[in-house]
Amino acid sequence: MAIPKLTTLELRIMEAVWKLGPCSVREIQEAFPATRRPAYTTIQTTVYRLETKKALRRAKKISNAHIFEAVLSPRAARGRLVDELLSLLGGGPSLLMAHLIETGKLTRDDIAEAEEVLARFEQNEFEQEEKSK
Amino acid sequence: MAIPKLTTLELRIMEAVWKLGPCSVREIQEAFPATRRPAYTTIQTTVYRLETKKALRRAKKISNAHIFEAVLSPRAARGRLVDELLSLLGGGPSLLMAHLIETGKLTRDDIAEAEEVLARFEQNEFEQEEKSK
DNA sequence: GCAGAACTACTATCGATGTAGTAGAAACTA
DNA sequence: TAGTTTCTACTACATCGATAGTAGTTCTGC
Repeated sequence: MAIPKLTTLELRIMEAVWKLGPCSVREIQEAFPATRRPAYTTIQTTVYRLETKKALRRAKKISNAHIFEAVLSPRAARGRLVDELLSLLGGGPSLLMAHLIETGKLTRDDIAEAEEVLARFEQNEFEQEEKSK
Repeated sequence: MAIPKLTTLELRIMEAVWKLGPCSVREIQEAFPATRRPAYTTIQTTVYRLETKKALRRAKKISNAHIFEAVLSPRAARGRLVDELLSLLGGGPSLLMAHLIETGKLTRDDIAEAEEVLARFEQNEFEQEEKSK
């Protein structure tokens, strides 16, 4: 199980930990908006499950509370999500792009930005290659 | 409930119906690859659920079998998926694009294509506006 | 018309997920 | 140190989704 599949709540918890850094269950809970804040034990249970999935781990203990830290990186987790979607949409990114455009979510600026990212990325790849020579 | 949320199996079934047009449970089942083909009644149960969700409806009856047809369009269903992902990723499409680029799934060609789609789309929008005058 | 095939409608099960309660230990606090 | 707070560890439970079995009805080929 390379990258674990996360559910919605699990993902929200991971987001909190990524943002806060190593933290306690209580801190995670309080990171949720006051409205729609799950019970303490709901967060706790889900944190435990994330531990089982190796997405979080106990880093240390402060007084009587465990401090959890992320094992899974945001990149990996988000990547998993995107790949999941692509496989559901069947294959390549074109359907995805098309939808984004047609719903106005992808603007000319976004595309320009994408080009830049791609350029930077390719440059980086190139440097990696050079270095490895 | 504007656009129903579909699960993996439900989506696969919808894909089959979109492809086949109005069809029977049996036909849907046979649209699955012989390996990994769920039991007839598994498909049946899920088709019934899709009916409840108003994604499919019984169009007619041929001999003793119901013929189902799609109510939900591929566009709407896929759009729902994409929107879901965007909300999980939090906000705009940039994180999404970045991931696609970094994993090599989005190439220069894809971006060029996106630009074209965008151009066509905008042209279309413009024509709609003109027409409505 | 009857035997077997196909289909429907219903029921059942299992694991995952979201939700949260409880008992008891540990740690502050007055 | 005794009361209160906080946390852990465990348990409970409802819902959903994937899975499929069964009983009974309806066709169909001979």
